[in-house]
Amino acid sequence: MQQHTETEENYLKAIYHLSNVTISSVNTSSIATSMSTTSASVTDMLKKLADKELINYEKYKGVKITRKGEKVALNIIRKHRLWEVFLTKVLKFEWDEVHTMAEELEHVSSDELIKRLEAYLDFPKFDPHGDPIPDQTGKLEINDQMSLSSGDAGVKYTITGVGEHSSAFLKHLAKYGLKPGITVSIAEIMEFDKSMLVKVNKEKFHLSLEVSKNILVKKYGII
Amino acid sequence: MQQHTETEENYLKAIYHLSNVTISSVNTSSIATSMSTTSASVTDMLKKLADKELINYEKYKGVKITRKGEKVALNIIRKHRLWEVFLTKVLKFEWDEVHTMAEELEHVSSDELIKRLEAYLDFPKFDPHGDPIPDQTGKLEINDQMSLSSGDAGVKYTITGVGEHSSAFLKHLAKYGLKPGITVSIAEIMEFDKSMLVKVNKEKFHLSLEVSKNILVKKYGII
DNA sequence: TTTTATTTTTAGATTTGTCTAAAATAATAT
DNA sequence: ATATTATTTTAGACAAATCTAAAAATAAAA
Repeated sequence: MQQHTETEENYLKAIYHLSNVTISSVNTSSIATSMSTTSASVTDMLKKLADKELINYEKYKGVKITRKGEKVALNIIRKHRLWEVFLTKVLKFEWDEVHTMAEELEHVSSDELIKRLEAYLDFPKFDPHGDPIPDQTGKLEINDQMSLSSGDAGVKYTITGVGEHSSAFLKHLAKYGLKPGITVSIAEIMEFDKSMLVKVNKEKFHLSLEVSKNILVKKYGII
Repeated sequence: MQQHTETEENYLKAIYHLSNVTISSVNTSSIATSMSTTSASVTDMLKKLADKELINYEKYKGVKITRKGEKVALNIIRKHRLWEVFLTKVLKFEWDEVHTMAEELEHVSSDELIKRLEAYLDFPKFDPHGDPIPDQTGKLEINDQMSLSSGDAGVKYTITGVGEHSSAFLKHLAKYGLKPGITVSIAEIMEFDKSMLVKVNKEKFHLSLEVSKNILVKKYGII
């Protein structure tokens, strides 16, 4: 069933993620950056993935993921996110600690294992970072969230996710106790730099635009 | 901490297991057989493991695992067996289904993950096949069990483990409902071929010597 | 529309783990 | 004790994934 190497799976995952950020096709160098490797290595791999019909690849023209490739990518993402839920909910890891472990666990091949894990976790729809978990067929619920940076002063919001997944960013949020599920209200928005003062459980602190941009929320009460 | 490849880990595990069966040093061809590969490949790997001081290797003289190599092997075995407990106890897999999945899971590197898993499972001392689970330092409880084949007619025994782990053998036992925890009494031992008639919950059936040899038991009541 | 700069691809090496076939060593049998 | 057989190691090759450096193609600027 899963006739792909771990490396191929990782490339597909990266291409899938980049496809959701890029308008047209994904270019070689952006894949190289996101995989921390060289463009030459990426080109080699693109040929291999194209041979397997997981991507459409035209020399010098970049890459588009195929339906088939997308299904493979979504299955890896499904595993990754379910393992993240397991690690936080069952083994009580913090949400900013689980990514690396899930990167290894996502390549464990058994689909039956992941089906049972999903049932054991009671069919969660989102991972600890608020990202949706694809079902077996690759379908995923879209969480219609907005960026905290586009919120209004005086309004209460519930954090539903993050727009950036780097360990540095997550640990920064963790320091303030900010994570999905937490309620924040915007106390004041500074005109000159769009930074904001927010209130969380009586505590107030300052968030730069860079940070508030990457905090995803819904209006409080609307779930 | 774990600077070894998955392949190196698998070789070490195989060598460790063979060391427990062999009197003196482990020879190349037995490793090749147990790894389903060629002697040439084994020789190549032995050099690499010797360079890392995980084994003592003398050309043409076979191999002895070092203290350091044993620690690595025991850590893999620890992970393997804890994951097997997780798969059976938590995800409700049958004891004869979990080996292959555990072979993948055992290479997930995080020691913290396995520590938490162990605690979550309430520090099990044996895996679903009755094999002891090493602790963090590599120590393991020895289960002083005997082979059912050396049992006496008219006596009741509790199954504690198996002496052979092939899927074929485990599925054969599963068919009769035989697995660790089950109580069997020996109804009769046939003189001519040492086969035996056993009783399990009112049902009687016949076990060949080949099978009874590989069923490990304790006298009923003695745990 | 040339020239320049950037991006992408090729060419050729390297590393890991594997293989087959041949050579070297050890074990066994006469 | 020597010949035969079996085991183990070497030699040389290959596939996967990577790299650096150079060539080719595309995009941007003059």
